Amino acid sequence: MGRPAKFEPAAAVGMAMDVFWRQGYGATSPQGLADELGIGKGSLYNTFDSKHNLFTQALLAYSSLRATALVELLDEPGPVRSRLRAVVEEMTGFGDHRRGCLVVNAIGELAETDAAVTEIGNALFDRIEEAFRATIAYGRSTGELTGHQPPADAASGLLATIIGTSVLVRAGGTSERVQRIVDSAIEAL
Amino acid sequence: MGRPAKFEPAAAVGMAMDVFWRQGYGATSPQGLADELGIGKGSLYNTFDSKHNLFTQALLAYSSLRATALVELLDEPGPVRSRLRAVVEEMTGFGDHRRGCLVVNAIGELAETDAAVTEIGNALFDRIEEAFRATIAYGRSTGELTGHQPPADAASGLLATIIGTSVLVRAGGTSERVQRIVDSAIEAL
DNA sequence: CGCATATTTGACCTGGAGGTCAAATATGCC
DNA sequence: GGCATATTTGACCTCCAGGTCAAATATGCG
Repeated sequence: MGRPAKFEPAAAVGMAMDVFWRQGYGATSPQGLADELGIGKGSLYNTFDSKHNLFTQALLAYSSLRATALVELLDEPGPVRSRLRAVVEEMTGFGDHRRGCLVVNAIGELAETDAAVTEIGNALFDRIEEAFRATIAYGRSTGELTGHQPPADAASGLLATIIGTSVLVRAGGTSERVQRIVDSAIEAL
Repeated sequence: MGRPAKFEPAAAVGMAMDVFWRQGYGATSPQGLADELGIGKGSLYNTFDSKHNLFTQALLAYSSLRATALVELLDEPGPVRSRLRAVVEEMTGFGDHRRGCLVVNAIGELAETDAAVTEIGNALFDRIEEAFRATIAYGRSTGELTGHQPPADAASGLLATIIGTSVLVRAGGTSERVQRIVDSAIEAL
């Protein structure tokens, strides 16, 4: 009973994610979000209590998407280097959008004053780093990877690399540069 | 003649730089800036026509500082690896503040909608990358650096690494992780 | 001292941010 | 149909952002 809901909260979070991704937090207004979703501003506030809460949920949804994609790519068959290359290229956000990484953008804008952002960010970073470490260690064990650094070091390096690359992509960096970075990072393993 | 000015514009830009660095662009208000500078809001607008223009000047001043520090560290005597390590540690913003890099933060927040930001950012990135490339090439020529990748690739990789590290630092990443990244990056050369 | 000039200042303005809420609307059920 | 319930909605509220400006203030100079 009751009036049927007009929008699915999960879908709304997805759309909000997109808008925050493009415009950043400060430059995104509740009215704008409501318009983009085709609903009244009141409905937004009934479901998500505040702009900040919606943002947090968008960040979490984003983290989840990224982490899932990461695991999927690393579980694919094939040489370890190819898999890692695929991950680096995917995580870098170089595909279509060129918006970089939402979490990285949020840290740049808000980390100093928003604990939720740093928490979500660090959780995502930890997951990525650990997945890298495990895959690199595996590659070493099979002899596919011949580098000399500890896998944990290489994994941290790879993490920094994809974060940096996502920033460069967002700044409109050339694909040549991005390619050089990816080559350099994968080769070093 | 005329009433004596109460504040030096260059000093004001410096202070503004600091505030933007901490809070980001959107979260910083003209009133707040004026308060922090101990002057009236009107004075601010007499000197800098808009918040955005002041921000742009702050970004330029910041870029200049960073580029200068970079060159200084690379001109120091000593082994190439040490010099590069010093640069990576310095540029990473890991020293005292832990605010990351102002330019990187600005890109995260505004790149999609603010052309001035991407321009300034890319100019800084180009300078850093080129300085890295030249130094790496030199290190190769003297035999100090034994890596196999083209210097341009390694330089791009190092650029991505310091950007990524600045983000991790801003997010409050552990110094252990930062150390792993630096070790990994320098070793790979 | 009185004037011209340069700078400062806070009151003032408009627009929109972020958020609230009472009324309107669309169901299921009796 | 009439009721209870769930959801929607835009008008409404307060506050402050970003910016403007006329008046006030502090100098050098004749």
